Amino acid sequence: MPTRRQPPARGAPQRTADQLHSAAIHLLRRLRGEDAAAGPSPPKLSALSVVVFAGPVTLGDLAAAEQVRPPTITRLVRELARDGLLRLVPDPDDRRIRRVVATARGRRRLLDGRRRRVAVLAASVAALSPAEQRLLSRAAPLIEALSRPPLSGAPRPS
Amino acid sequence: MPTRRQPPARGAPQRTADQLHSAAIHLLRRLRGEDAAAGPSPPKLSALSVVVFAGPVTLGDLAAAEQVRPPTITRLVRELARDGLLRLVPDPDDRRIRRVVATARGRRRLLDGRRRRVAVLAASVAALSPAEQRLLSRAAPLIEALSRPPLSGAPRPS
DNA sequence: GATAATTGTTAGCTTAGCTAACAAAACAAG
DNA sequence: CTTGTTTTGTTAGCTAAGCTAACAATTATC
Repeated sequence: MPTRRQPPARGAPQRTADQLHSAAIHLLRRLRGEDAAAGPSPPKLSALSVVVFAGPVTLGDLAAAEQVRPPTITRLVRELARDGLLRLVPDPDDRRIRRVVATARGRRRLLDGRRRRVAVLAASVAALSPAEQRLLSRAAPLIEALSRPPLSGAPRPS
Repeated sequence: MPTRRQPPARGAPQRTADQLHSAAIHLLRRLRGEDAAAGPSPPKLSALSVVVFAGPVTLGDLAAAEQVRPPTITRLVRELARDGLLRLVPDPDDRRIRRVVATARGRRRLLDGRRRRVAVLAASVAALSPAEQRLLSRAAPLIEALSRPPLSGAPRPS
């Protein structure tokens, strides 16, 4: 059954890639509209989540993790810090470096914001058949993996 | 991977939704970076694709299909028209309405731009195991469906 | 024919991304 | 120890894509 099937047809990867591309655009557009309740924007939530879950990170690590350029991360972090969601602590050994840590409020806000933002999506997922739900839950990590090809490993705050 | 014939756990939809959300953000960030070759931007490609595949559409239809506000579509269309990728034709029966049609060049550009943009993603897909490729190709339409919940309007081949 | 609804556009704001140019600190020679 | 190089981040200034509010033009309705 599962592996009884044929290998994917020639050109199938292109079609799949194209579908994933469109689907991602539309998915985010939908979610963007949904959280009118105005928590942090998606890029900010994403950065915040790295800080919350990956402990103190340098700005460079964060930029790499978020796949954006340094000036972008500088701005995102400045605004998140202004809102009291994270703090910048100087590194005692290297004074060029600023490490980013989440505040308690930042942690709370992350979880709240995420839940709010994905609530409507989660509801749609829950409306699918169990088989479809399983399919998606297995596909999601694959898609995540597709989006980081040459990316180094875990951030190493040493 | 043992595929359990079980209903999804409570809370699983939230987790899946969250993973899809992150994955979509990261996927688009990657693709955005990749097409330095500067065809139309993703929003423009997306709009162009509606026009190419859904024939002449009004600006309002297009805004609805793209899930953006009228002023946004006005700008996107103006710029695409400036670049000769589509044309605005007046409606003979209702002079408020402007219909949008793709030019031959627009059609060509859509296909080229898309192919270029998703090439790197397609390569990553092709590097997966056949089973994983099948999984993704089945998941993609599901994700697309998730992003248009109450929408029954024009079908959007893409 | 006056008024209401529909369809787009204009003006002006915000956010998120970028590059180029810079500043400061650390490192490496000499 | 001073000088040049590399690393780390910031500042300045640009572009794209989204939004709301206000408006214009046309059509529909009473």
